[in-house]
Amino acid sequence: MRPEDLRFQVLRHLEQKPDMTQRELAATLGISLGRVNYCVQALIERGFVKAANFRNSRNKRAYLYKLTPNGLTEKAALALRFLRRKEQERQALLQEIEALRAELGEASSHEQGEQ
Amino acid sequence: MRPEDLRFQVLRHLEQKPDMTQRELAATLGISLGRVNYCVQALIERGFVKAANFRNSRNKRAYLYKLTPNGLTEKAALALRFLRRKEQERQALLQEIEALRAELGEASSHEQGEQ
DNA sequence: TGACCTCTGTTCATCCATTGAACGCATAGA
DNA sequence: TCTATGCGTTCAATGGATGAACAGAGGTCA
Repeated sequence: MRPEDLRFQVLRHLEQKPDMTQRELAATLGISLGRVNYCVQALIERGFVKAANFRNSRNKRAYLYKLTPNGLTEKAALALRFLRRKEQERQALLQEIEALRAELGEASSHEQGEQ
Repeated sequence: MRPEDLRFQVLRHLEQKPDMTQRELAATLGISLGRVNYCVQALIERGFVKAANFRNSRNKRAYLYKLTPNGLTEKAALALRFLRRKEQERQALLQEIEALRAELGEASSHEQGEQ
C-alpha cells in the first residue's frame, strides 16, 4: 500500500469514525501500529487532522481525530486521484487478462461497456 | 511483485526468448539484477530451467535458459493460477471503484457482462 | 485517598527483502 | 598475447515495516 493511499484510507476512516484508535486503524487497514502512528502524525503535522482530547468510559487516553477543512479538501483530492488510478489499473488488468487468455487458449468472455 | 508471480514471469520470458540475460530480465520486469539472479537460480535448482552454455559473437559468457518439461508444466500451472487471481483482483477493483464513485457522487458507468 | 488495572499513543531495536556496485571469468577483437 | 566487453555471481548496505515495550491518563474499588 502506497503512502498516498494509506493517507487517503486513514482520512476516509477517520472522517466516518473519528474515535477510532490507532490499533483499530491498523487492524482495519491490515498494517502495523507503528506505520499507522507515523501516518497519523504526518496528517496532524500537515494540518489535515486535529487530535482533540476525548474522554469516555471505554477509552482511557484516546483522541478524537477530527478532519480539518484542509483535511476534507485533501481527502477529496486524494479520493479522485485514487479512483482514477484504480480505473486505470482495472483497464490494465483487463489487457493482461486478455493476453493470458490468448496464451492459454481460453475463450475470452464477452465483457462489454469497456473502452 | 510476489515471488510466485516473478517465477511465472521469468519462465514466461525465458520460454519465448531463452537467450535473455539476467540484466535484460531485470530491466524488463522492473526489478534488480540480484533478485533476478536469485529467482533464476531457484528455477534451475528446482529443475524447471536448465542453463546451457551458449556462445555467439554478442554475448560473452551468456547462457541459454531452456525450460525443461517440468518447467513447461510448472509455467502452465502458474499461468492458470495467475490468471484466476488477476480476474479476482479485477472484480474486487470493480467493487472498490463503485464504492468510491458512490462516495464521490459520480455517475457510475454502465459496465455490462460482469458478474 | 491510594493502589491497581486497563487502554491509549509513542518509540525504536529488529527484521527482512531488495538493491546495485564490485568482482571473477570467458570470449572477441586488436 | 593483451585488452575490452559483457556475462553471472556475490554481498554489504539500504530502507521500510514490524510489534514488543514503555510512559501516561483515566477508571475502579476497597
